[in-house]
Amino acid sequence: MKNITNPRGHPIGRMSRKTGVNIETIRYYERIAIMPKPDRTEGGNRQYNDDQLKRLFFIRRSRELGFSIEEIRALLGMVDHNDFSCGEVHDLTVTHLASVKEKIASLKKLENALTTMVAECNRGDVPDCPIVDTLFEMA
Amino acid sequence: MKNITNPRGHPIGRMSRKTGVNIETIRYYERIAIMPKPDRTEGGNRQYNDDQLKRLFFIRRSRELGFSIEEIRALLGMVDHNDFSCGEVHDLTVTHLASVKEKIASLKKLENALTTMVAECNRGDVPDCPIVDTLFEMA
DNA sequence: TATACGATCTGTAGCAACTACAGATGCAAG
DNA sequence: CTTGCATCTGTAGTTGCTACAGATCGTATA
Repeated sequence: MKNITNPRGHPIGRMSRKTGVNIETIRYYERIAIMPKPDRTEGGNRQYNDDQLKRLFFIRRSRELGFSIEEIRALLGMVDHNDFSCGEVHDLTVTHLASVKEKIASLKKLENALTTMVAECNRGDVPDCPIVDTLFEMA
Repeated sequence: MKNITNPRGHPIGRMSRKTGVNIETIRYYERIAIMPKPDRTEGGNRQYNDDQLKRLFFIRRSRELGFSIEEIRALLGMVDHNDFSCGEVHDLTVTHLASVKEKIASLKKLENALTTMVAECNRGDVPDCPIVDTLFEMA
């Protein structure tokens, strides 16, 4: 018969497997305080509860959506204090969306420039290349 | 009458102004050896020549086009040894273009997800938000 | 109960590509 | 000669992790 000290505790490895977040990254999140310090076993191993598991999922989803750690810290702050309004969350998300759109726009410019360069290049085996010429152009 | 020791030398500040590359960054480029060690005045200040100015423009243009430092190192290596073929440059650029396209594609997915989330949000002043709910969803 | 072995621990250093100091000099004009 | 900006070196910070090293924990099995 096992002595089940903490039947609901998740060791860090299980947290990692369930959320897809790297173990080292989970500890990093604790260090920068977006994850709380979890309980420990007598031996000192971390034991997470279900709320903390949900929180880690939240962080992962947010990172996938490109939110920065500081943005996530703000979102979690609202959720933690339980006094967040949907409006605040909306605004943060809209701001983030705008920066994503900006990134897309500037990458599209890059894409165009690169496509043009590639199109002008005849792939010759000579040391004379329109791509290099373009790069040397002083703007 | 001035004793013009090196009439063609550009001090680092002028290099910075002409190319738009930050002074600290120019020194950084020297440290990582994509810019050569320039001549020095007797007092020890850097004195760049026109080739080095062109090289710095090249680097800046390449960075603007999203090439990584290592990609630029490769491009410059080809140019330096003067034995590069247009085909090599072409291939490097095409590879880079592909990665830009990938970034655009994944940012567009983000954009869609965020747009959906924002659209579902009624901006209410209540602590109940579809955006937060979405972020808490376990995938 | 002993032991083996994977899981976890802490702490530190590394990655890209810069940026930002501090504190000491260089250099040119008045 | 002094004022004052420009440069110098060297180091540490940024973001968001990742990768060790070397030690300990925890548990399944003999």
